[in-house]
Amino acid sequence: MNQEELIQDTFRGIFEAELINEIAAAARLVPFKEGDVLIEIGRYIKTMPLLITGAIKIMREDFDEGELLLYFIEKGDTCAMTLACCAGDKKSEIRAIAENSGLVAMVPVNRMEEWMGKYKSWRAFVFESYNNRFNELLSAIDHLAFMHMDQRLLNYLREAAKVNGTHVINKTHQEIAYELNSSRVVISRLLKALENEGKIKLNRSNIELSGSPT
DNA sequence: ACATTAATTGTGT
DNA sequence: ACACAATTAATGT
Repeated sequence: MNQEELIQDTFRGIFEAELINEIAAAARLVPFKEGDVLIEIGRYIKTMPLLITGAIKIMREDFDEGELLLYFIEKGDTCAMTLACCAGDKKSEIRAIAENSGLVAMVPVNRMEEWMGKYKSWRAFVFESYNNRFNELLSAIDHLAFMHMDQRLLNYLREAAKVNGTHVINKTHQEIAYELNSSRVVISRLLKALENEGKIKLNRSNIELSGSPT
């Protein structure tokens, strides 16, 4: 598929045709692979990413050492942080890391401002995107504040499975612990407990979710 | 094919 | 949290 078809495929039904053409004309497609850092904390943001394929995880860095996963973004989403940063010319407060390989369309911010005035569907998209992120943030906070680690872990596994479109998660206990800002031993024990409950199956370097898709 | 090392996971204190 | 054992994968000889 060429660039235009990809963009049309992703945003058909969200934007009017005219806007999609403008996006296709202005966007620069950037492929990424798992582990790539797309946005680093403290960096200024000059282009806005629209996700075409793949998934990206949004991480927050903790006070001293350690990270915390806030949420994933998927196809058709954008990073709400970018929107805020662009408007205020501020540094990024978050880090974006590719969860798996995929493709983003990078759009210059000045175009985005122009579209804000020009297209209703774009405004709606931006607002809805904000709303989604806000809700995900709220639920992330709920998890942190009210859930125990075993529930957070299960929740994390399901999210990870969802964005990867599979029930097999190729992560080590270490990596998972890092993203949940916990220690490896705790994760190992909880994973084993989950395995005993029959909710997951443990192999080396990958974890199988049992149960319903999505 | 074998030994060595590193990485990953399991367990006890 | 720490230490260490056990298992598996990776690499060199």
